This record gives sequence, structure tokens and C-alpha cells, in this order.
Amino acid sequence: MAETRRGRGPSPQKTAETQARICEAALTRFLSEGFERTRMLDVARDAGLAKGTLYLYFPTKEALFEGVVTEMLGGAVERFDLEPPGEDEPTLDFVLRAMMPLVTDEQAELRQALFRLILSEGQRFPEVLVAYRKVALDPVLAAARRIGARARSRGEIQSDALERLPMLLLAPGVLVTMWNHLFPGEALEPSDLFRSYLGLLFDEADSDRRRGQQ
Amino acid sequence: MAETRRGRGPSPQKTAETQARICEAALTRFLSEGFERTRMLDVARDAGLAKGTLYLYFPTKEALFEGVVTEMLGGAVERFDLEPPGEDEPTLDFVLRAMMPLVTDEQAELRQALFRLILSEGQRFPEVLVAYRKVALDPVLAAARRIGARARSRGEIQSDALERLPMLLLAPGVLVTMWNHLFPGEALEPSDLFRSYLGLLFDEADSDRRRGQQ
Amino acid sequence: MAETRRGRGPSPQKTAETQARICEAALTRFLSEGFERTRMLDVARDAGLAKGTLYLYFPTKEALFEGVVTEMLGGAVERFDLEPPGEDEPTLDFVLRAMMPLVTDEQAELRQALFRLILSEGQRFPEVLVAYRKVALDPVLAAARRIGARARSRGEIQSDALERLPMLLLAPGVLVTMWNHLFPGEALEPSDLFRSYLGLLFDEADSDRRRGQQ
Amino acid sequence: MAETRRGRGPSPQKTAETQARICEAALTRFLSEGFERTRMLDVARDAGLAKGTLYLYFPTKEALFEGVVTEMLGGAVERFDLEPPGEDEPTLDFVLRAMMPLVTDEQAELRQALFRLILSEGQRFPEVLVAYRKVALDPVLAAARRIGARARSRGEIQSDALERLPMLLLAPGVLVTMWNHLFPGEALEPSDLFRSYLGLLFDEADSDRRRGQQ
DNA sequence: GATGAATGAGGTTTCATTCAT
DNA sequence: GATGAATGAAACCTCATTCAT
Repeated sequence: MAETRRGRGPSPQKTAETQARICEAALTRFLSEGFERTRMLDVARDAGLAKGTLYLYFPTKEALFEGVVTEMLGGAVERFDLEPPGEDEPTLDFVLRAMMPLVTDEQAELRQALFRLILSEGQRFPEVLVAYRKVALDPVLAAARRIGARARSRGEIQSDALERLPMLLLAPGVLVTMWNHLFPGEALEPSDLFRSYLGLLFDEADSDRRRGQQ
Repeated sequence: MAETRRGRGPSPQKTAETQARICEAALTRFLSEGFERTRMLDVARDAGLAKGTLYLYFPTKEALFEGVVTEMLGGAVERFDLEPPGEDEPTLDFVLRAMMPLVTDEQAELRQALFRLILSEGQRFPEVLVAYRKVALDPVLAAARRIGARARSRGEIQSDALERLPMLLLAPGVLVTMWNHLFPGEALEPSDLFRSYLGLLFDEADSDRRRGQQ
Repeated sequence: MAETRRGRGPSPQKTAETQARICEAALTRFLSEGFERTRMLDVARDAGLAKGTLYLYFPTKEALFEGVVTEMLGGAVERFDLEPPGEDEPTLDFVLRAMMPLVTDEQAELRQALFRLILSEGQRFPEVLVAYRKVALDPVLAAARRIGARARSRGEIQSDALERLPMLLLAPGVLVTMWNHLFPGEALEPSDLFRSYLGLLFDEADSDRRRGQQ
Repeated sequence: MAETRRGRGPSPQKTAETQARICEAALTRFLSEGFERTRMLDVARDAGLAKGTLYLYFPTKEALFEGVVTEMLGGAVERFDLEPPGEDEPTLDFVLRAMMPLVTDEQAELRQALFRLILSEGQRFPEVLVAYRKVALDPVLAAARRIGARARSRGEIQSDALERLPMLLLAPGVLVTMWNHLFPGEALEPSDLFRSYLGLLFDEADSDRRRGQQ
């Protein structure tokens, strides 16, 4: 609506596109090379820009990092909302349905890479860390806690561990992120790992799990 | 005693000391700053040496990294041998006794830092990665697999997940390493986390676990 | 005129000027100090630039050397084409007219310095050596060989030495290059040396030569 | 004689041997690498010594260079004495007999390498240059001048060039030194070159020269 | 005398950042 | 807005020289 501009001057649309190209290029570099080894020149080139232009959008490399990562967090990547389980749905089934996408959907790899990046560089960027915590982590932890409570109240597990330490539900996600990064040659299948993990928690027998997979 | 000297020249003993000082300084820097941000000059200074002296021991920064990290692996840090469980000892107890030290003993923090370091820089140092895998990881995975088999054969768990994916037993270790690095202000207690995790796997009730803790 | 600008950014003209300034500065340093003792910082300063700018034009000191020297060879310095002798022109006169400029013209000193440089550093820069051979040396040798053949066919000399070993005609050039470099205080006059040399070859009497000089 | 020493203290003999080993090692390095690229450590190692020991003999790298090169000049390498020609011996034959060894005897290569070294580094070491001039060059030039005078007085050549510019007689020596250094793959035979050169000067016909070679 | 660990000045090279066009 | 040449601080690494043993 208020987006109409008088003809002269820079087009806000083109600017937005450029910004997007920069972010994409920068994220890719940061993910694959880390912060220190990423060169501004490469980001600019990847984005199809001259070096100086990059500085019109981000005044320093640190700002580029913070901007790109937090924008990514603000974007669609990390939204997580738990729809309620069916009345009689076993919690195992519900978790598979609700949380598995976190490690299997099309953005799963990006999500994992982002996590590794924040793990590596987070100390230097406290604001990024806070944003990540708030936007990406806390909602998932809250969901995990509710799941733990539901499972215990239904007698599916005995322990209150998931309520006290909800991050335990994410442990296999962290594990697979690390493992597949370190040993891509013998990568684990995230869905298999996650399902097996839940099988352990809910003490499902082998035969059941395999049927379930089917 | 058997220290036969070739009469003249500097002492080989001092050399060993110097090497040790370098390694300690370098490891500390690498752990706290990462590879790129660690400067040779700082390592030298931390070790009480001039820049050039460092290069008498390690010809490049890469060599310093590889040398220090693999030496650390070869040292006492990562040794892991599983003593056999008692005849009737519950697997839960056995695991707590046998594996818990990995996350709680005095070297646990160093071990965790080393893991993070290899996670961050491993891609650039394939040999370090291979060494880590062989020395630190595989023995623990083999132990985890045996534990999983024993637990299933004794009917303590239903799933064969730990046999197929033994790294699942390490998941809370990975989790706590990452968590405490990212959020030192709300650090998790590794022993609590590990115990709770095992409680989930072996479906121990809350009261039991809490008694156990006592 | 045909200088179509892509509208924005720095001028390609200035770049060419800078390149020229670098080459001039570098060549001067290399000639007077040799490769090893030439410091990049000095080249940069001589060219009126900061250190880093030099690296925009040449990525290493080796590349600077190769670039500057081969460009020099490609330039006007070493071109040599033998115009044909007059029908009845004595070969002695012809050689004086045709080859003497190699040691007397305004570029003679540069040519000599370049030769000394390639002599000193050529082993480390095989490509420079090859280029020098092809561009500067072979054309002159071919001319020398033709001159030798002509002189013998006209009975001016008896020996076929110049045809088999045409570099002999260049011997005094090499000599004067070395001599004047080593003993600038008692420098030889290249034209005198060359003329005297030819006098020896063509067995001219003193009186004749002196008349010729006149 | 006066060399007898009281028993205690360092053996002057061993010292002399060590000095000789150092000189040999240093000269080899200087010849093959040049002054700048020669490292003291390598010289020491080549001489079978520790770095520090080298400094007991020569206090700096410059001193090592000067010492080694001038000692070499003082040694047997560059002595040159012209025995008188036979009464009726053609000057061509005499020169071949008297001067050819300069480019063909067993020390010829060393002599050539030394010349190249002094050519490259001489500017930085004026004393070396002076010594070389006095010890190696001037005697040969004086001989060349006498040879030129004899040849002219006997009518074998017309020109007085060799008397005025006696270094012309050495031109092929300089030439072959340079050529074989630059193009070892197509090295010239020094004796062939020198003989051919003299053939040109004394205007010997091809057939004669070839007979002479035989 | 001999050693080689230690030193640090000095050189090369990189790259985030600026700014005239 | 966009460009990329220019800058120079900062890092890596080398090697002549010293000196305690």
C-alpha cells in the first residue's frame, strides 16, 4: 500500500533483491567456511556485486554476519508451532508427526548448518545467540516439555526427565547434525535415528518399530 | 640416570619442557579462539617464547594444530576401556558406573572442548579427524554397542536401536557439550543429564532415579 | 575517443598508468639489487603506492619478476631485424652499421642490465629464460650466422666459425657488459671495443680502423 | 717449522681442516645459490658442523663470503704464468698451448663459477672485486697484451686491438661461461669455441683449423 | 672448542575497509 | 547507487646471530 514511490531515486524493490542475494551468498559462505575464512570479496562476487556495494548494505563483516543470521532466524526457517495431538493418539506417533520434520523437511539441512554456525561463532556474537535462543530454541523446548508431560500423564513413560530437561528430546537432532558434518561418508539417516531414538524412549520393540516404519 | 649426555650443547630435557609448554599454550588458544583467530605470536608468548622458537618445534600453524590435537588424543585424555559388568548388575547401573566418567571426570571439560574444536575445524584437518575417530570415538561406540546388546538380551530394553546406532548412547554427551558451550549461564549438570537420559531409556520411574541419585 | 566507459567506477587508464609505474619501479630495483634483495615495499614506494596495491597487479614477487622482465622483452627493447646489406658493401661496414647499435643505442644500457639480470636469476625463472632466448637471442644469432656466411662467401674471412658458432660475434658485447659492470671506473667504450673486435676478425690494419673511426 | 705447538689447547691442525671444510661447503653453496639464498645453517651442515661452530670461524655471512672467495683466489685456482713461446712457434699455436687450459683444465669450471659469482655479488664486496682483479684478471690481461704485441710484430695480425684491449682475447671465455650457465642443455665445448675464435683472429682457413684440431 | 635452542628484525602476503569516480 | 583501485594493519614465516651449557 504505502509502498508506492515517486519515480526518481532508487527502487526499493531492487534494493530488497540485492539484499536478499547478499544474504544468500553470505550465509552460504559462512556455513561452508566459517566467519574468519569468509572473505567479503567472495560474498560480493557470489552476490554478483562489487566489493564496495556490499558495504552499502552492511557496514562491517560482523554486521553482515549478524544481519544474515538473524534475518534467517526471522524468516521461515525456524518457525515451529506444535499443533495439538489427537485425543487418543499415542505420544510416540504424535512426536513422529510433529517433530520429525525438524530433521527431515527440506529446510532441515539449512537448520542444521545454522546450528553448527551458531555453535562455532556464537560466542563472538552474543546478540545472535540470544536471538537464536529465543526464536529457534525456546519454542521447541517448550513443545518438548509439553510432550514429556503428556507422555508421563498417559503412562507412556515413567520418568519426568523430559519435563525437567526437555532438550533431551532434541539430543538425537544435535547428534545427527554433528555426526553427518564430521562423517558425511557414513551419514546417518535423520529420520531413522530419530525414530530409533523414540523407540528407545517409548520402549517399543523392534518388530513394532519396523512395522511402524513401513 | 640412563641420561647419557653427548657432553656438550643444550639439554634435551629443556626441549621436552618447552614442547610441553607450547602444546599447552597452543591447545588453550585453539580451544578458546579456534584455529583462525589463534595467532602464532600469542601461542609463543603464552609459552614464554619468542615467535621464532615456536617454528623450531612446529613448522606451520597447521602443523601446530595437528600436532597438538593428535598428541592430546594419543595422551591420557581419550583412553576408554570398558571393564566388564558384574554378573547380575543391572545395565543401568553398569552404564552409570562405566560411562558416566566420560562426562564427569576431571578431564571431561577438556574432552568436550576437544570435541567442539574438532567439530569446528575437523574439515580442514582430515588426519585429525581420522585420528579422533579411531582413538576417541570408535572404542566408545563399540562399548555402547555391547551395552545395548547386553541390555536387550537381559530384557532391560526392547529395541535393538543401540546396537544399530550406538552413538545414540552418546547423544546426551554431545548435547551437554553444545549446550554448556552456548549457554554457560544456565549450564546443565552433565551427570544429571546423563542419569536422566538413562532413566528414560531404561524406563526408570522418577522415585527410583531420585533414590539412585541419593 | 573509442573509450566507451561503463559509466561508473575507476578509470582503466589510471590502472594502466599504475601498472607502468610498477613495472618501471620493479625493473629498476631488480636491475640494481637483484631479485632477493628487492623488497616489495620498496617497489611499491618507488611506484608511489602502498604495499597492498602492488599485490593487486602481481600476486607474488616471482610473478612481478616474470611479468616485468618478459613484458620488457615483449616491448621495444629487444627487437632486432637485420636489414639487408648493400650489394657491394663490405661486410665489416655492414656489421658496424647493423649490429653496433645493439651496444651503442640509447637502450644499450638497459639491454645490458637485462642480460645481467637474466644471467643472475635466470635459473630460478625458466620461463623468463626461454622468453629471453626466443625473443632476444635467437634473432641476433640468426643474423650473426648470415653475416658469417656472407663474409666467408665473399672471401672476407676464411673460417666458418661464425656459421657454426654465431655467438662468437656477440662475444665482445657480453664482455663489455660484464667489464663495465665490474669496473665502472675504467669502463670500456662499447663502440670502440666492438669496432676493434671486428678489426681483428676482418684483419683490418690499425691505420684503416682509425680512418674508419674518423 | 714454527708450527710446533705446546701440547695443550686446540689443535691447529684440526682447526685448519675444519676451516677448509667450511670453505668448500660455503663456496659450493654460494656458487649454486648465490649469496642471499645461501643459508648459514646449510653451510654448517654441509661442513658437518653445528651452526654456532661456523661463527667461531667467520663472524658474519659477509665475512664468510669474503673469506672464502679471497682464499680461493689466493689458492691454486687462479695462478697464471705465461711461459715464453718458442722462437719460431706461431702465435696461434702458442696461445692454444698457453691459454687454452684456462677454459679446459680441471679447474676451469670452478674458475668460471667463481667469475659468475663475482659478477653477481661483486658490487656488494668491493674488496673481493679488487682481489679478483689483481690476482686473477690482471696477470691474464698482461699476458694477452704481450701475445697481441708478439702476433703483430710477427705480422700474424694487423690490428693493435689486443694491445689496447687485451680483454678481447678473453671474450670467448666470458662468452662460454655465460652461455653454458644459461643453456646447459646445449653447452658449448670451451676448447672448440676458443680454437674457433683464434681461427677467426688469425684468419685460419677451415681446413687448417680442422687439421690443427686433429 | 662445540653445540643447537632461542631470539627478533625483517620480509612476504592477505584482506577488511575507504573513497574518488 | 555502484564500482574497484587503493590502503595499511596484521598475520605468517625465515634466518642471521647469540649464548648458556
